[in-house]
Amino acid sequence: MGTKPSSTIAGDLTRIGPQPNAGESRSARKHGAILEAATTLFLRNGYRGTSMDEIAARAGVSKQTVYKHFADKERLFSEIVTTTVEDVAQPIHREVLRLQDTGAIEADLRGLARQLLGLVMQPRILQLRRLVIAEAGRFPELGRTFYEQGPGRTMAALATVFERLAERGVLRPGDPLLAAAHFNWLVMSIPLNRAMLLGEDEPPAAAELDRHADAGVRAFLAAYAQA
Amino acid sequence: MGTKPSSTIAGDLTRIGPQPNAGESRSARKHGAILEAATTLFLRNGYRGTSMDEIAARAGVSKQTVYKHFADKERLFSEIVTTTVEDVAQPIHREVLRLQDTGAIEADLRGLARQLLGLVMQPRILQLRRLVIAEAGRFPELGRTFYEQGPGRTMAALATVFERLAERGVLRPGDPLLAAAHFNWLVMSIPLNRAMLLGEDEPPAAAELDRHADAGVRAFLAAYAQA
Amino acid sequence: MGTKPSSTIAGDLTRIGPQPNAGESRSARKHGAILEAATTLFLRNGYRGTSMDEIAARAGVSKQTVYKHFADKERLFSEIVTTTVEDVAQPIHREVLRLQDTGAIEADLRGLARQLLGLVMQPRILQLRRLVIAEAGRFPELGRTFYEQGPGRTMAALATVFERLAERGVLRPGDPLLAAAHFNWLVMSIPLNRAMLLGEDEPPAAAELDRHADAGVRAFLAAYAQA
Amino acid sequence: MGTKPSSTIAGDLTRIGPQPNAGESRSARKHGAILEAATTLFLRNGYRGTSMDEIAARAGVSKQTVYKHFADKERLFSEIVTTTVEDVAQPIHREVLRLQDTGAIEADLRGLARQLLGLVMQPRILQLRRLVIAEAGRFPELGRTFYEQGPGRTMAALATVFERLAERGVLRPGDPLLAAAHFNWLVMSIPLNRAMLLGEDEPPAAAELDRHADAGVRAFLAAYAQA
DNA sequence: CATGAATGAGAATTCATTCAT
DNA sequence: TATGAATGAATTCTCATTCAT
Repeated sequence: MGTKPSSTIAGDLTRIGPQPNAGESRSARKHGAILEAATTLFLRNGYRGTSMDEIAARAGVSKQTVYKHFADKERLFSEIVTTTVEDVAQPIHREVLRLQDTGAIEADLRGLARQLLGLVMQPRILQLRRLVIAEAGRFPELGRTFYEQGPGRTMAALATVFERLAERGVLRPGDPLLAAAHFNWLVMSIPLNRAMLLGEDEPPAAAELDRHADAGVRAFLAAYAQA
Repeated sequence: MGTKPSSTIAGDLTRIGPQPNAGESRSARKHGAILEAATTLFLRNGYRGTSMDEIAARAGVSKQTVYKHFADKERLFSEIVTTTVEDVAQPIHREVLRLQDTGAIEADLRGLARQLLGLVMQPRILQLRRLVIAEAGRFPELGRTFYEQGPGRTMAALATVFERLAERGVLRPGDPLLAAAHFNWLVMSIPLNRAMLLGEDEPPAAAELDRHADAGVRAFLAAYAQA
Repeated sequence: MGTKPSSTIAGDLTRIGPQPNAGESRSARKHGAILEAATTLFLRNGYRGTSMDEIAARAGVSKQTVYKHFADKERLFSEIVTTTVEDVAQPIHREVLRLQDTGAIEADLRGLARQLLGLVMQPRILQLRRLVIAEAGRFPELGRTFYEQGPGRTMAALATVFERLAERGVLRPGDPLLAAAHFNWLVMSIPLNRAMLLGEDEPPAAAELDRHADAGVRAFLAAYAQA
Repeated sequence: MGTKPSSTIAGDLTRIGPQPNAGESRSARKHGAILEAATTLFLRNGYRGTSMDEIAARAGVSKQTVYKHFADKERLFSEIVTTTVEDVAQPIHREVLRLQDTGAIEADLRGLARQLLGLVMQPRILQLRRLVIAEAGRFPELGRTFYEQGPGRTMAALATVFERLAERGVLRPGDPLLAAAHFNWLVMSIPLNRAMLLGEDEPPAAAELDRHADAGVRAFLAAYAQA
């Protein structure tokens, strides 16, 4: 946070090595390299399956440098998961917010469902979810963060939309948060649970995902649309 | 705590565990003790978080004895997860098979849903699911086993039931396996995903679970019941 | 030696298990089984590469039984090597003693050389030689035994023969022990050193061995035969 | 004994080993120390008789450092044996190449034989040969390397020389490689086999070795010299 | 600042040997 | 007498973290 010492101008000018981003100091670049290496490794091999040695090697820095930037492994892990959760949750949430009420409710929801499912089933997010579940015991706050930034936020935003739709008589009245949760899981549960349990990081083909999304939307509307 | 408390006669009579002179041989008793210790530890601390030393200590046997009963840690882990999956999947499947068509479809499904959710949200099953998800990369066959014995089997059995109900005009016609999946996840997803991500092994109160079950059933019937 | 307690007659009569050799007691049979198992394993995997567990398992007895018969691993090893050395040295020595002076010195020596080389290059003897060399540091007396019972005895016996031949004018006069050593190593060194260093326990084809034997004899006679 | 005796200036001046401030980097010095320690221990106690702990202790480095320089024990062993084989084979081969045809064939060969035997019977080479034979099963390529760099190369070089001598009529015509092998083993076999089997790393006195060499040369010339 | 080395512990696994039944 | 279990140490290798240069 405040620990990245901005390099002096002179320092920058005299450097010979690569200077990809003029604005980025040496230190910031290393910081980024460490984050990137650690993210890849943690996602792939889990917390205990990743060693600080590997991280340093993959980042191309010494172990000492890693420890300069991150107090210890737990902190590094926390920061990485938090950052990644925010990174990947962002586009998903944006998608929900883009939901337009064009009057064609089924088409609207189907478009949203397909987008959401496609995003949630990205390899990186699948790995992240698995990682968070695996370490939920050791790092409870990461699970909370994931939940709040992920499904929690999605469902809250959906609830707002559904509330409006209910007011307009498109959806039946009722608890909008419940409707949002049912929508969310009708769309996602089938492929998501398969992926989690079967250990497949490569998601199914888009066509198959679309079928799951469409079927979920159909069931949702049959249950929740105003007759 | 105390090492090998010599059991008094009274002690023997009140003991629930395996009896020294019952049909079980010494060896079988040790085998059981190891399994029990390992199960507890693996479920609590995960694969990498559990050491063979701990297992031996908790089982009250020497490390050698552990290795004489189980070739290596991987094999021990596999056996334990497989066994536990079968143990816990059994009652759940039995519950699905007990589903009676009394004519009161909503009451019937609600009863089933409450039972299923109550079972699935047991601490041991939550831990097991987390464990399997965490190790799905290293032990893919365990994930497959869990899936097939758990949600897979439940949904297949439900599908059979739903097919009959559709034939009788109680449910609308359509893909019965899809209906079964939607039923399953409508009932379970909300509390299950919270538990997985928030790391809570203690499930919510029964009343809350029942509400989730009921809400899931309601949505399911709204979507799938014959008008 | 004297430790094999001969089982009582009654004991033998009441036994149910297999009784291959009427004359052999249970104990003697187990003793033999242990020796056989240990011999195979030590020859194949060396002293440190063989565990008492393996030996017991392969002999089909408990470890305790192994320790009943042999005080410890070192003693077991010693006994086995000593026994095996005697076993395999016996036929070789017999062959040397059979050497007949038929008047056709070259044919006689060639026959002997082929026999000797064929025997010395047996897999079991190659393994034994390797084993003795490997453990010569830890078990010096085994090396001495091997040397004395093997090459030492062969050369001594040959020396006696050569002395007679020298007296008859067939061979040139000179140190008969030196001649014997030169004969021995001219015949054996080439394939033996290859086998030792290249780790091949399967000896070359008989034809190739015969060529080595013949070439050795030819050189020997060129050097040592009376003109 | 005392851990890290801080070297006084005087101490530094009298040291023979690698100097801190010489051209060698710290790392290279440690590398060398590890190699040296491991070589000594492997030669003395064999592969299985040497532990990585011992090596680290004797090298005065941490076990980690050993593992950073050499991936695992097998690799360390391999490298050491290969290096040592090359080191000790070098002077032997040079000796063969130095063989001059001064016209006095017996004196020439006798000089060579004495040199070769003296070199081959050095303690380090005896240990190395024993080690390679002992581990030929586990590390077949080391046996091959030893053979090719050692006896193989010596005999090949000798064969070339003998071929020339045969062309000049000094030796009888015939297979020069066979003659080379016979020369080699006539000179070496007697003391070498004794040393291997009797476990003596200290070679016999030079005078005795010379007698063996001379006797071998005499027999060789009697067999192979042109009449 | 950053690199190599050190530390000190802990992991899985194996072994020779000895009790206890 | 013989079996399964226990013991206690050793082995290879890895890890997170910290010095020293």
